[in-house]
Amino acid sequence: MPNKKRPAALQARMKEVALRAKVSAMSVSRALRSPDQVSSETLRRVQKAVRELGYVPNRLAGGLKAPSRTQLAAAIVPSLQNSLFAATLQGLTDALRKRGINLMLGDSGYSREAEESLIAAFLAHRPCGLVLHDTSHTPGVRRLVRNAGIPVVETGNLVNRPLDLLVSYSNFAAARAMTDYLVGRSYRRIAFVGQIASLNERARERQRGYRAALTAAGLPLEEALTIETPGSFENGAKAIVQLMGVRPKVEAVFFAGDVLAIGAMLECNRRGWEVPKQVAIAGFDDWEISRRFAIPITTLDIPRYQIGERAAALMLRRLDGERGKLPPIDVGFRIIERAST
Amino acid sequence: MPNKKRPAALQARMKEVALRAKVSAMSVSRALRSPDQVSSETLRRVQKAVRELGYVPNRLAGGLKAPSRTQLAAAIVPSLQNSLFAATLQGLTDALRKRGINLMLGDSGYSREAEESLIAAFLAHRPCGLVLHDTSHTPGVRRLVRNAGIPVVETGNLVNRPLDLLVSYSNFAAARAMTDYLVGRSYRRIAFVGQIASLNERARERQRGYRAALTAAGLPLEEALTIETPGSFENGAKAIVQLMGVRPKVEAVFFAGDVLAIGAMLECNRRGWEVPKQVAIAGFDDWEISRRFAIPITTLDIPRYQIGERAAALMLRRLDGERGKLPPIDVGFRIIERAST
DNA sequence: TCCCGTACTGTTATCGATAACAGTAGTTGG
DNA sequence: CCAACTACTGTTATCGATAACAGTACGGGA
Repeated sequence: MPNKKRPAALQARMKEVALRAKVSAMSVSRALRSPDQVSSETLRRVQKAVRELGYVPNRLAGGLKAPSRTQLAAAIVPSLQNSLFAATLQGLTDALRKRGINLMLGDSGYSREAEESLIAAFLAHRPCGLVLHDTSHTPGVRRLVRNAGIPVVETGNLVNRPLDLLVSYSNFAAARAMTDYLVGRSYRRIAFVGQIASLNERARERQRGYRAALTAAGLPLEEALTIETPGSFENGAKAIVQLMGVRPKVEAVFFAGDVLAIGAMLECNRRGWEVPKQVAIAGFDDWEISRRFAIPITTLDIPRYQIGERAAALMLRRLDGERGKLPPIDVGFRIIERAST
Repeated sequence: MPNKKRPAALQARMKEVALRAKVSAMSVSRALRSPDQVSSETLRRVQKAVRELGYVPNRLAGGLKAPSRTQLAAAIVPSLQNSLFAATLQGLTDALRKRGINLMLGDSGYSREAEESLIAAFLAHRPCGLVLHDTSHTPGVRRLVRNAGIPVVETGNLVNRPLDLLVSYSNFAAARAMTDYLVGRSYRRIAFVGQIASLNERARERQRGYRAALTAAGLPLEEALTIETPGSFENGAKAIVQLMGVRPKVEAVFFAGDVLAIGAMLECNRRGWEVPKQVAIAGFDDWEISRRFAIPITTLDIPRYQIGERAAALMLRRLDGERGKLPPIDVGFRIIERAST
């Protein structure tokens, strides 16, 4: 039995690095985590031994003793397949990796219950921080994150009472601003197509923003001009077809999501409906494709990548020992005016 | 000092659960992992105590003692923002979550060196499995995964000598099949637009497939008919413009990526070029939008979600104790013929 | 010369769960 | 009636890194 001591894994332990470098394990630990605390000679020998053995530290052991430094963060998005969340994740991982922190990822499928069970599963790995895109949670979630004692960043909406930290934009203000813009362009009969409000706080807020703008402009709210539908190209197409059938004519449609707006634009192209002459189309979230149509789509730019970056930054400030409530960050939004309105 | 013992974290330990349930910690451990090994009475009391304390197990401790059961897997994709990889990830997480395994995620940015350092960082958390989309690796990667002694699944291409497990489709065969299809449709001057071959094995294989098909059909390979460019709508647009300038006329263009094909289609719409009359367009990877154009795009369907699912399944078989080489899985592909060709 | 601070290194106990082992009842079969 | 066996439970040592503490050596100032 040549490999009696380690039958399966061949990974070197810190002790073996220490042996080879002719120092104690503690010096190896220090050399790796705070190189300025050891002599240059020790550092050199440790680095050499690490290289030669291909040593990969064991963060399970480290995190067990020093729970605040597992070098692991967790994030939950509503869906992995939505490129908007992907941009935020990219910002997150890029910023965290600079500090040697890796990311654990899950999707809630837009369900609060799934979010709770996922958080519980994640916390079992003792991450040193948690990022949640959703801002509406079960009571269990509040208890879990309170007990975990780690920084939590929410990113989906600028809410009033965040769990802890908050980096986002206001869905309400954004939708209101876009509707205001359409009103300013002299459209009067403005329809709204968004995701199902009862399932999603962001969808709710956007719809609220739309209504607030109409009311402020003294325009009537018409039941038939609001459509709720899951986001997809197909549903955007269906919505525009439905709205084109309404009389008196709808002048502009605000799609609270670019998938929907793009689906609608493709349908208009197919049917030969002229945009914006017959109907104006506005989107939400500047997908690259929106600007590449023959009639590019007016839309809202949300700095999704930046949300991830700043969420990471906020989390790191806490990990660096900053106590107390850090104020929410509003990353804002920007209307991008194009030919479709 | 009321919280002398646990200053920051409020998380209950297994010992406390044991105390409350009036059993030993070992019984708690057993009740949670293999409920059939304890009496129903013990099980009941443990579950009650767990619920009341909101106990979240510490997988760092568990994984330290039993390294093969960290309940953590790691995956690396070339880019988080590409919806193709997202579909595979979704398949992965869905399948792994059923077994209580969570996923750690990173992106290599299409760089082999980045992949290596990411793998090293991930292995520090002692995942029980690793999924890599890339199939071309640095020597360091080979050493790392060998030493880690965990199952590794590659998913990006059907290669000959995989590191370990393999679930994919053949980029070569797919590109060849699509080119064969175009030849079968009587197109003779067929151009190819793909990602930069020197940077990416998949791009290389697709280009090779294209060439093999032309050669087999007795058609000449023309330098001017192959364009290499990073994937984006804009580059697809540029490519089609460039190719439309070539004389004698290009009859069909095979875009080895739907982003490129869609960018080209949008450009054709904008310029009023008729597809497929003036030029036929074929894509690769069935993006939903491809089927929604006025002239829907012929493309290749790759079962991306299934790749993730089956990668998870393969990994789990290893974790369930299955030794030896498991054969590679070819998930295949399917040509979807639409109006653009 | 002695004291103390600085810079570095080593030793010990510990984080929390679990494998390995060691019981203890109760039961079955010869 | 007792050995052997099943079903369950508890005890101890351990996984690998690190915090806390305890040196050691050297140098500068009084």
